[in-house]
Amino acid sequence: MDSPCYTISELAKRYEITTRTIRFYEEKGLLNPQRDGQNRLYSESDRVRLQLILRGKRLGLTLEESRDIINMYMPGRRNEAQLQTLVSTIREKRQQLKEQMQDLKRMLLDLDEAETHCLGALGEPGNPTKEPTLRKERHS
Amino acid sequence: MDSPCYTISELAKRYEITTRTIRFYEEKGLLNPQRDGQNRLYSESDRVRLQLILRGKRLGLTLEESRDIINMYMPGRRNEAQLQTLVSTIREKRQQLKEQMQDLKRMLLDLDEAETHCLGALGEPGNPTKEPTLRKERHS
DNA sequence: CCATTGGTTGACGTTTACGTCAACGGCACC
DNA sequence: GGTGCCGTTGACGTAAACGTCAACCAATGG
Repeated sequence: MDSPCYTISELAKRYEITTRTIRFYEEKGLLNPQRDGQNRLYSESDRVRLQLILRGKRLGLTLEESRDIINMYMPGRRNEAQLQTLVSTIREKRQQLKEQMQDLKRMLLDLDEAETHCLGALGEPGNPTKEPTLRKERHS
Repeated sequence: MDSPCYTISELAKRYEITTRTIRFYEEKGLLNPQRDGQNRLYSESDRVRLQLILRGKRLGLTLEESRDIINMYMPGRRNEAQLQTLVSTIREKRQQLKEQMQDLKRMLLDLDEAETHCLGALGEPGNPTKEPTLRKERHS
């Protein structure tokens, strides 16, 4: 297997983060690259982990949550009991994500509504701005 | 119009946050309820604003971003230029949210994969755990 | 009357996720 | 052999989003 390796600054440039950030992730146990003497060497797998961390961040996860999820992706050797609890953790997380998806869809709808509202106000410049018309949402 | 009013602790209980949090949001300019003497009185509109803030939080927005989006929902009186920039801000935000939706879908797929992987390992207990099989993702 | 309950302001503490800066090590190359 | 350049550790700083605590006010009930 040819496993390409990256330096810390290559990854930093690629993902537009600082080397400090990458070291910080390691400090927090989200990465642990090999060493070439003093220097860190990142494998393809490390790179993907980093990518997953960043995706988690974009979704508003904390680093700890990302670490947990990543450990779901990469189970390694586990016994049956561990796998059972892992599966239920995964299902829980999926439920959370689906709720988040609902939030997202609602917000997109709200933005659509806001846009048409604006465009309407642009089209009919003499009109009184209608009441904000906030849709009533049930409390989840 | 009957506009129901809420006390701070009613809202706090309803949304499972502390009163401190609600006052903090006001401090940051996301809410400004009426006063009955010293005491704050929250209208239905305030309640909805609060709900939007919390939804934003679930989606990983900062309070400032939430404030901006809420101000999109509630335009009030604006001139044409303001409306124009508002519309483009809305479209930008929608684009971001759609990207976030993609992230979410990918993460859900990854979880599916992780689950079947676990279930597979449970079904065939003697098998060597296959390589993590991380899907290659293009860097967005 | 006095305690309890619910509200207020203000000051300070805390956690997360980094940024900044200093001091150092190794190498390439001119 | 100095001078960049890339890397390292370590200490300290910081912004956001609250939590905690103290001291106070106001109505209410026994």
